[in-house]
Amino acid sequence: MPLLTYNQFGGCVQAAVPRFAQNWLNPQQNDAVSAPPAPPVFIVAGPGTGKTTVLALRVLRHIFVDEFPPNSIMATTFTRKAASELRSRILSWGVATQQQALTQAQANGDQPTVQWLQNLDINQVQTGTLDALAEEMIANDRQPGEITPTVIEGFMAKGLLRKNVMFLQGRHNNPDLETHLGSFNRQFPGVSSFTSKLKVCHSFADRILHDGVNLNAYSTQGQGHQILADIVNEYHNYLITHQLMDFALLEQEILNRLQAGRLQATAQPLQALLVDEFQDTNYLQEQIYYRLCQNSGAALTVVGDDDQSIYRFRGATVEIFANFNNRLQANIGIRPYPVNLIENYRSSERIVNFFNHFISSEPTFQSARVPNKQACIASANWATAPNQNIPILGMFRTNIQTLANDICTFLHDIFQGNGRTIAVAGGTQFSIQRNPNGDFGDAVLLAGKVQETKPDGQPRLPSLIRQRLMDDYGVDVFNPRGRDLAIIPEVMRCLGIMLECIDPNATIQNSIPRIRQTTINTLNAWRNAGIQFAHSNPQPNLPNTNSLQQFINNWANRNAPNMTNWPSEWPLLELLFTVVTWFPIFQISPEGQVYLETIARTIAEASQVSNYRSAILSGTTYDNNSVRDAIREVFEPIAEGEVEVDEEIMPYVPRAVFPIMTIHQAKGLEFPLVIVDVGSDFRTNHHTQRPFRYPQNSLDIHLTEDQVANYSPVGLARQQRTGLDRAFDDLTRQYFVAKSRPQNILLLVGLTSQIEGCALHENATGNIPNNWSADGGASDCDACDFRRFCPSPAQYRTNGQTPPPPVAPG
DNA sequence: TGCTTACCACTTTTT
DNA sequence: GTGGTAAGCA
Repeated sequence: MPLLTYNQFGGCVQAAVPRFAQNWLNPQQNDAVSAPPAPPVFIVAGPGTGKTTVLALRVLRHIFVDEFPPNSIMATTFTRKAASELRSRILSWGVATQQQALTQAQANGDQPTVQWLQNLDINQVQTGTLDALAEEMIANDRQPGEITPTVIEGFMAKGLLRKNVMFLQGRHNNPDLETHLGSFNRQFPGVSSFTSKLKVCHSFADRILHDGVNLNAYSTQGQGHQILADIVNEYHNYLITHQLMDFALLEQEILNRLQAGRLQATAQPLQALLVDEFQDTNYLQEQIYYRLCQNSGAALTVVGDDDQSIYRFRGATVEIFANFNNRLQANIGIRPYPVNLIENYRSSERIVNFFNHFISSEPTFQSARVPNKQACIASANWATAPNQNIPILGMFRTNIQTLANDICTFLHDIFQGNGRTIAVAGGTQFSIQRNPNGDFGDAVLLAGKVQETKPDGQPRLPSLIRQRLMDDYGVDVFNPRGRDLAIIPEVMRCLGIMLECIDPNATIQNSIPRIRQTTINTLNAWRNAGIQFAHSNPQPNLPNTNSLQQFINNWANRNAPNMTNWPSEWPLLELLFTVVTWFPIFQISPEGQVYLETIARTIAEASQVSNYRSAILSGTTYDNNSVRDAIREVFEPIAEGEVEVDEEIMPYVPRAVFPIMTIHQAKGLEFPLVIVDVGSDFRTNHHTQRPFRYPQNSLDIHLTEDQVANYSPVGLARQQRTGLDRAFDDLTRQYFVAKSRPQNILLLVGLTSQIEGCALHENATGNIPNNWSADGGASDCDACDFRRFCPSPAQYRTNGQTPPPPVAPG
C-alpha cells in the first residue's frame, strides 16, 4: 500500500506547482507518468509536446508513488545544458510537492507519512549526461589498490595520439594510410595534411568503440585498414596503460565492468533509469543502458523524437530509437509500453501544420521514421486566438546585403517601432507586434553555421546583420561562436597590450624556439593593435598610473614612479583584469563577457601546467622564463585558434541583444520569433554547397558508417538506407528542428535563387514573398519549402528529375 | 547551340 | 586541389 496513490501525488503537484493548477497533463502525458514501473515505457514525443515535463514528473512519481529512494533513480540526458534543465525542474517541482504532501499528511495526523516525507532528500536523484554519471560510477567502484583513471577531453587526447602513435613507424606520411583514409574522407582539402589525418584517425577511434566494431576483422581488409586498426589499438592501449580515458573509452569501461558484474555500488540500488533524447544514443550507450537494467532490475523509461536526431557525428543511431520495441525484446525480453505525445503546446497552429508538412510529405523519408509516427497537433489554446495564427513568412532577396538590411528593418519595426502588418491573398491582414516588454531576445536567427566570415574573408549573413543592427539601431548581436577569438578587435588590442607589458618589443617572444611564423604574425598583429589603441589615449586614466601608455611603459621598465618596489611576482590574471579597465566592452557587452571569461579561463588552465603558475616574475634569473611560459601556454593557443569560447558561462543573455545560433544549439529551446536561414550562402548552384542544400552523394560521415558497417552490430540497421538517403535524412531532421522552434512567427530567409523553380511561386501572381520592401508586407509562404521543394531549376536539370509539386498543408 | 574558359567555393555539432 | 557551373563567344 503506497503512502501516496498516483491521484494523491497528482493532487499535490497541482496544488504545489502553479503551472499545473489549472491544466493537469493531457491524457497521453498522464498515461506516460502514471504507467507503472514495469514494463519499460517508450515515449515518442514530437517537438513542444512536454517531453521534459513528463520525464521530470515520472521521476517524482517514482519517488512519491513507487517510493523509490531518490538516490536509486538515475536520469540521463544528452547535453550538460539539458541535464541542468531537467535537474532544476525535478528539484523545484519535487521540493514543492514534498512540502505540499507534508502539509497534508500533518493535517491528517498521518505520522508515518510525515516522517517519511521529512526524511526525503530529492536532491539525491542522480541526473547528468551519461558520461558525467559514468565518471562517478567508476569513482564509486574503486577497488583497493586500483587507480581511478583520469578522463581527458578532445584537445589533450588528440595531442597524445599525435605524439605517441601517429609519428611511430612513419605513419604520419604512410601512403597506404593516406589512400585508405581518403577513400572515405572526401572533404576539402583531403586527408593529405597531418592535422586532417589526425582528426580523421581520432574520430575513427571513437567510431570503433561507439559502434562496437570488431577491429580485428576490419584490419584484415587491406594494408590501409591494418595501419588504421593499429593506430586505434595503440591509441587506446596508450591511454589505458597511462590510466587515462577519453569519453568513448570511459563508456566502454562502464560496459566492460557491467558485463563483468562490477559497478555494484551503482547497479545494486538502482531502481529507475530514465533516458532523455534517446534518439541520439549510440550503440555502446544503448548496451550500457540495457545492461544496467539487467543487472539491477531498474524500471526503464526512454523519451525521444527520431525526427530530431541530429547527432550522427557522435555515433547517434536513430534506428536504436526507431526499433526500440524489437531491440528491447531482443536484449531484455520485454516489450515496452508505448506512449505518443503529439499535442504541441509551443507553436501556433500554422507553424505546427508547416513542420508537420515538412517532415511528412517526402515519401522516401517516411520509412526512416518510427513506424506509424503520428503528426503533432496544435494545442487547443491556439484556436482561441486566430489573429495570432500568423502565416509562415518568407524573405528572399537577390543579395545578402539587401537581405541583411531588410531583416534588420523588420526586427527594428517589431521591437523598436510600431510593428508590421502582413497582407495575404484574400485581403486578410495580420499584425505583428512585440509582446509587452518584448525585446530582441524574443527573436533568434538559426542557421546551419554561424561563422561571420567565409574562408576567403567575405562576410556572411550574421556579420552583415551585426553591422546593420549596430550602425542603424544601436543593437548588439550575441554570436560568440561567430568569430575566432584571435581576430576580435577588442581581444586583439587587449592581448596586444598585455604582450607589450610583459615582453616589450617582442624580445622574448622572438627567442622562443619552434614557434610557428603564423603565430608570430598573429601575436605581432595584436601588439600593433594594442599600441595603436594606447596612442589613442583611451579613458580612463587610472588614479595611480595615469594613461594606458604610461601603464605600458611602467610595465616595460618593471618600475612605476609611485611604487617603491615592483612586485617580484605579478599574476597574469591580475594584469588582465587591470588592462580590462580600458575595455568597458568586456564588462558591458554579453559577448565581451564571454570573451573575457574565455581568456581568463585559458590563463587559469595554463597555471595548472606552467612552472610559473601563469605569473610574471621580476628580479630573479627566471624572469624571462616566466614570460616565455606565459606566451607559450596562454597567448600561443589563443593565436592558433585552439581556445574555444564557451557561451554556457552566461546564465542568461540580456534581452536587448539579438541572438544568432546554430540549429544544434537551439535544440530544446523556443522563441516567439524564429528566423531560419534557408540559403543565404547559396548564390549559385555550386556543387561544393550541395551537401548543405540538396546532397547528391554520401557525405564523409555516411562513408565512415559504411566503412565499418560489416563489422558492427548496428551496421546493418543503418544500411537499410543508402548513404544518400541518410544525407537527406540528416538535412531534413536538422531543418525540422529549426522549423519547430518558433512559438508565434517563423520567417524563412535566403537568396532569391532558393525559390526559383518552385511551382507554386512561378504560378502564383503577386504572391512571391520577394517584394517585402516594395509593398511593406510579405506573402504567405506556407507551401514554399526548402531543399526538397524549392531548389533552383539548374539542379533538376543536372539531376534529370522533375521537381515534386509542393503541397499546401492542412 | 556548342565549345572554351574563368570562376567558384569548399560545416556543424558534443561528451 | 577539385569538379563543376555559368558566362563569353562564335
